[in-house]
Amino acid sequence: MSEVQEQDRAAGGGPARPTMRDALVEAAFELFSERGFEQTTIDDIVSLAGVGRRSFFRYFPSKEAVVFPDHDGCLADMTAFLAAADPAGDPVEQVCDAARLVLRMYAGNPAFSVGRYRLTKQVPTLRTHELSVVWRYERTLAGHLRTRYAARSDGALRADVIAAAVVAAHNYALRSWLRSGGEGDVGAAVDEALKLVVDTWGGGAEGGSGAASQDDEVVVMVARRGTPMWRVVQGVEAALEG
Amino acid sequence: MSEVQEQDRAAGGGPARPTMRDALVEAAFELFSERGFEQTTIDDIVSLAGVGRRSFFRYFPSKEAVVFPDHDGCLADMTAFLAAADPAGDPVEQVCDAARLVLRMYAGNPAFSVGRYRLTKQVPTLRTHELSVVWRYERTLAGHLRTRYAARSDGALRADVIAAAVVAAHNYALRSWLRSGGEGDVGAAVDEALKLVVDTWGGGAEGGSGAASQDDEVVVMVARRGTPMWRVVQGVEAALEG
DNA sequence: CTCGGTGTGGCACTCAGTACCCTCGATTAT
DNA sequence: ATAATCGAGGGTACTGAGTGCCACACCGAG
Repeated sequence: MSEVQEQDRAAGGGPARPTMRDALVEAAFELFSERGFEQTTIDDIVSLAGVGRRSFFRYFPSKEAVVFPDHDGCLADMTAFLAAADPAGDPVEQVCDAARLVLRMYAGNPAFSVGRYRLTKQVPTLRTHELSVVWRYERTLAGHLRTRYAARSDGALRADVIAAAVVAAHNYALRSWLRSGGEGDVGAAVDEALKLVVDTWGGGAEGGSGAASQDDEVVVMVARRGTPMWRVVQGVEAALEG
Repeated sequence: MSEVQEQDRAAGGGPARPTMRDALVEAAFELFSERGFEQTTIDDIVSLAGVGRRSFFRYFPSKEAVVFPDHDGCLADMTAFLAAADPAGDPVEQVCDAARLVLRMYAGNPAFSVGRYRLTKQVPTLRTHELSVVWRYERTLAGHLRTRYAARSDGALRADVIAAAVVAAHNYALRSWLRSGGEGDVGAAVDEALKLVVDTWGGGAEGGSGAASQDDEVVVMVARRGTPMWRVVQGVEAALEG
């Protein structure tokens, strides 16, 4: 029922992880699904997987971590993606694309993702652990935005708020999809949710990169028709502050 | 169905008897500060506080919970505050005011708050626990916004995004203040940070000047028999501190 | 063959958290 | 007054997560 695939990292050819990790994840999910998280001990998992108890903690730092086996790699992907992002591009669009990386991981394994969702929904310990996972993503996004907004006086605050908004929008669409059991187009749902964030915080979603590219003296401000005046002023201020 | 009604708190000027709960918090912080969180065991805490080990878990569900002894009451305050909010008012302003309730709690005990901040900053377990605390606030704010935005097609998404933005802005200002060791005016800093959120999201409905005056002073605490003591204490604290 | 590095299993230990039972003191019914 | 009840706290023993340490097996290099 629960199948785990190890996707290759973008960072070079990590060839064929030892199957023991996958065996542990599979065994854990089988037991968690049929018996519950708290009712399953580490000994149950390792005996089903046919490995030693000590080996479990070589691959996972805690019992909760086995439920989120792919997020460490995804966080590394996100970090690499943002590090390679165009300095002249719209940073809000960039962090949205970074969030879509996480979405792709969920969408790549719908059955696994839905099973994990049902589990985390009803186990407080797992919900807490998921929060810390999401927190790392959010801090990564915020860190990227902070570097791009370094010139602004309110750059750090703005970065934190936008990162939180992006994560909230992403999770809103993702959770709706997970709650539905994996039906429908998640990508479109997330795009629509993120559109709300980009439209309000981004540099002008449709048409152009509203915020000025920061490599020369020419400042171009693009705003949609009907944009409130205060937002226009904000954009101009942002461009001039740089 | 039996009920337990708690009505205590002598009217005299004394701070009542030093309750066991407070003694545990004090002993825990003393040891955590001088020895570290992981290096302190429950036995150390209870022996310093002069109580039995079993009593610790009567008041706190976990070792981490003793570091955040006031948040349960504050969450109850926030819930009550939002439940009494004017339906015609700007919901964004209302959740900002609700966030200011949390701020007031931090600002009320600067030394304690700063000490806790330094502790949570360097203990992963506490950071995770804090995330779940913050998450409950955020979900409360989002729940309030969802009811007020029920008419909108994107109401739920909007509620989640705004709640996340409010929490992020609040925490940004709060953490700056905590990092500085409790210097300066937190209230003003939070007001300025929240202004960014209100300016972009607020202004839903202009309306009544109702300042939700709650004149009733009668508070009744009802708990089922067998309720853990820490839960009862939190409820009573929440009621008395309002 | 030995040597060192690595991955693994086994054992014992600490400690958080829980279940169960005991004592003590205060209140109340008989 | 005595017994019964009840709630608060203490004590003991247990489960299970997570760690440290060591032994063993494999494997490429010398």
